[in-house]
Amino acid sequence: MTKIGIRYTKPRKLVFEALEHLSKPVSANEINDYLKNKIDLTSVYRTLSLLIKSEMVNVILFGEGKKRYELKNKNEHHHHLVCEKCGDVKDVEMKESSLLKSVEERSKFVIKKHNLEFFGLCPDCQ
Amino acid sequence: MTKIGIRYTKPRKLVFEALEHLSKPVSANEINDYLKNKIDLTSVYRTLSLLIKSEMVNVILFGEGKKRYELKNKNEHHHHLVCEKCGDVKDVEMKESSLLKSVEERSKFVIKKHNLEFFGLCPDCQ
DNA sequence: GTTTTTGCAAACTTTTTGCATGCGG
DNA sequence: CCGCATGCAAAAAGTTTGCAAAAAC
Repeated sequence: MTKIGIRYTKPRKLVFEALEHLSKPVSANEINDYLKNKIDLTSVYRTLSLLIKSEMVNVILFGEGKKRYELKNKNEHHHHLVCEKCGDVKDVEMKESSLLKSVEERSKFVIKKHNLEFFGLCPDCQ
Repeated sequence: MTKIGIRYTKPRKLVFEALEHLSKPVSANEINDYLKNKIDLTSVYRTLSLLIKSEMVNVILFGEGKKRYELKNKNEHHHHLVCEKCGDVKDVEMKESSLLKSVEERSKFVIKKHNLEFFGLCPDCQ
């Protein structure tokens, strides 16, 4: 008889703390920079995929050729507005139910998820 | 005195034809598969970045860790609805001006562009 | 003590770059 | 011809995988 479980280890704790502290969509590398390479990048990736499977983390794409990760439980469902100059990221909330319903009706698809990110210039960079 | 020009060569013609024929967002590799490796992948990438600079091609992200490319001049501005099971891609058009205006007003950002892609199940795969 | 997890090395994928050769006008 | 473009090789950048050693419980 053996017990099966997911362990709460130091690397996992650190990745979670980094996501909490940085509090915006960050890449695996940025997590490791924040943690000053105390743990291996591999462990960052493995922890992230664990957190994604547990639905605690979202993957976000800004189109730089890498993935960004963000804790789910901040604000409810939201999107991002990225300043193309200074890189600042602002959360955007909006009511999308009518938009989604309209797309579903027109396409006959069942929509499971969507990506929506905005890019522009923040007040300071304009 | 030297003439400066962009040449209409065989690789460029082939990449353009592939984009036209495939007629949906495709990866660099898919272009090369379609062209049966008649040209080097490097040339595909170089031609794509030329077409992007000339604003003839858009980059689209489905979140697989690679970029997809699509000719611009099909329908006007549109987004995509991707079937997670069979991979079919459907174009989605919608009026977004009021949504963009609302985000601009609330955030004080100037919005330059945005990404919007939907994922779900097509009628056949439900 | 046994299973799960880690770190390290290596592989893999997508994309970019350097350079000698080749083609277009 | 002469410069721009191509192919090939190699390098980057991000991510994944295999495996022996270490940590968790």
